[in-house]
Parts: sequence; structure tokens; C-alpha cells
Amino acid sequence: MHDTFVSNPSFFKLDATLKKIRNYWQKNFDARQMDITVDQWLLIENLYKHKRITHNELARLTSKDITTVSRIIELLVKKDLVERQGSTDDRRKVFVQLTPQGVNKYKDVRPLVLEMRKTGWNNLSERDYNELTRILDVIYANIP
Amino acid sequence: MHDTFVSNPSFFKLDATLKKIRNYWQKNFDARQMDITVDQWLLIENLYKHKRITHNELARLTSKDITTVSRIIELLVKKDLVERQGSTDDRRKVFVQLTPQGVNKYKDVRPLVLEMRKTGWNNLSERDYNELTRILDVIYANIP
DNA sequence: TAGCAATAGTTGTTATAGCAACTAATATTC
DNA sequence: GAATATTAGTTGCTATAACAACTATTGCTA
Repeated sequence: MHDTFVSNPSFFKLDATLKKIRNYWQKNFDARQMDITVDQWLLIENLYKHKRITHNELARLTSKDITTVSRIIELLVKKDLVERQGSTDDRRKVFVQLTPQGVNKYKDVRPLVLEMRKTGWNNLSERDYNELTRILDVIYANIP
Repeated sequence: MHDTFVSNPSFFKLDATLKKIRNYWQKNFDARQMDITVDQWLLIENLYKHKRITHNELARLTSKDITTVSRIIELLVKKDLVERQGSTDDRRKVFVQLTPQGVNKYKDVRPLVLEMRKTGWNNLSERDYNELTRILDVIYANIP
């Protein structure tokens, strides 16, 4: 393995790309008055898909710290997009689900997200997508 | 382009991979009492390479907001790793450079960083590295 | 079954990220 | 050359990230 390869700047490149995507998403959310952040969207997306899950599961699904999830959920509850329900069989658990307004928010934002994903993948093939996925998966698995 | 491709979760995967790398780096920094954060390291690395630059240039080089750079530099100054010098020809500018302790910090941390980069690229080839770089560059360029 | 360990979640603290508003200095333009 | 625009940097604010410490509950085990 070459030294230039070992001392590669991929961390920087990953970080820069992610920041660019995140800023682009946020600017579009703001421009269309969606009144949510990118990470709030990620939680909404998962709640739409999984209907009714705990903070813990949501944290695992989104690769977020449970404290971060707890605080984002708090903001979403304040916006009436999400509601919490204590579990009856295990009273430590708190279930979370979208309110009707939360479901509407999902449906409002979703087309914009698809559009932006398309923009990001412009000039790239499905093979490129598979390559990126494969490489990131290997890196992820390499790290203890 | 397939719908599954358009609705791909690459943002999530990028985010998850970057978090894993960042946490791994931070844990190793902490374990060896390096007393810096990952982003502080990124600034130190750039300051070592460029010797004496302004906040603005540092922000551009690291893809960070200038306010973020300003605050990280503040922390590094408190640790005596970095010193600021007002420019004489343009008194708006502030030049930043490593102190001797800052240079020592770079030399202390550098081998660990190379080791961790190697770990991340385990089971991957130089071709994979070039593919990742290419794909991320295209995504970056796609986004307005 | 009493004591201890593990789990779910919250709160406090520090760091990074980005926007807006601000100061100070320099550049532009009429 | 004076008014205006632009640029470099700081400060205030809100959001996300991660760790530590904490409460409440549940599970395990001697």
C-alpha cells in the first residue's frame, strides 16, 4: 500500500461531501418553508416507515446517539409532528410515532428529497452507487 | 434510473461511516491522552502544512465555516498549540500558525493517524480509493 | 427474594455547524 | 474624495454529537 494511499484525505472528502449535501438539503427545506432540519427529516422518514418505535430503536436505525434522538424528538413534539406514548408492559420504554400533521409533513417533504437525491446522483450510474455502498461498508466494518 | 436508486440511503451511509471514523479517532486520541478533538487535529494538520495562513484560508481548506474555525482556533490558542498574529498590510486579517508545542503535537499525533487510516482501508485496494474519490467528487460537483 | 446488574431514557456539559447581526478595515464607484 | 459595497473576523443563537451522571425500571443471580 503506497504511502500516499495510507495518508489519504478521505476523511476530509467524506466530511466535505456530507456537509455540501446537508447544506443543500437545508437550504431547499428553508426555501420551501418546510420548517424542519435535515436530521429532523431523517427521524420523520424512519417514523413513517416503522410507525411506532422506541427512542432506542430510532437511535440504532439512524446511527444517532440516544441523547440526540431524545432531543430531536422533543423538538418534533413541540412542532406537533410526533407524539410519545409510554409503554405499558415495560415502563422504561417510550414509544414514538408521527401525528397526522407529522404524516402530512412526510408527504410534503418527500418529493423534494427524491428530487435532491436525483440531483446528487447526476452523471453517476447504478454501478457507481453499488461501488460507493460496497466501499463504505468495508470501511465501516474495518473500524473496531 | 431506478426508483430504488433514486431513493437510496447514501446520505445515511455517508453519515454513519463518518461518525464511526470520527468516534474511532476520538477514542484513540483520548486513550493516548492526546488532548485534542478530531476537528482540532484537522486544523493542526493544515497549519503544519501551510505554516502561516488566515482564518479564511483555513476555513476554505477544511470545508469549515469561518465562525467554526474562529472558535476552534480559540481553543487551540488556549492550549498553547497555536498563536495569532494580526496582519500589518491588511489589518482585517489575522494570521495563524503552530507554536513549537503545536508542532510537537503534530508529530505526536501523526503516527497514530496514519495507523488509523491504514485500519480504515484494510481489505481495500488503491483502485477502491480512486473509485471512492471519483464518486464523491462527482456528487460534490453535482450539488449547486 | 434481596441485592446487583443491565437497560431506557433524561439532563448537564463541551464541541462542532451554520446563520444572522455586528465591527472594523479595505475596495469600488460615482 | 465621499458614499457605498465588500471582506475578515467575532459574537449570539439554535441544532446536532458524544460522554458522564443520574433516575426509574426490569432482569439476573446468589
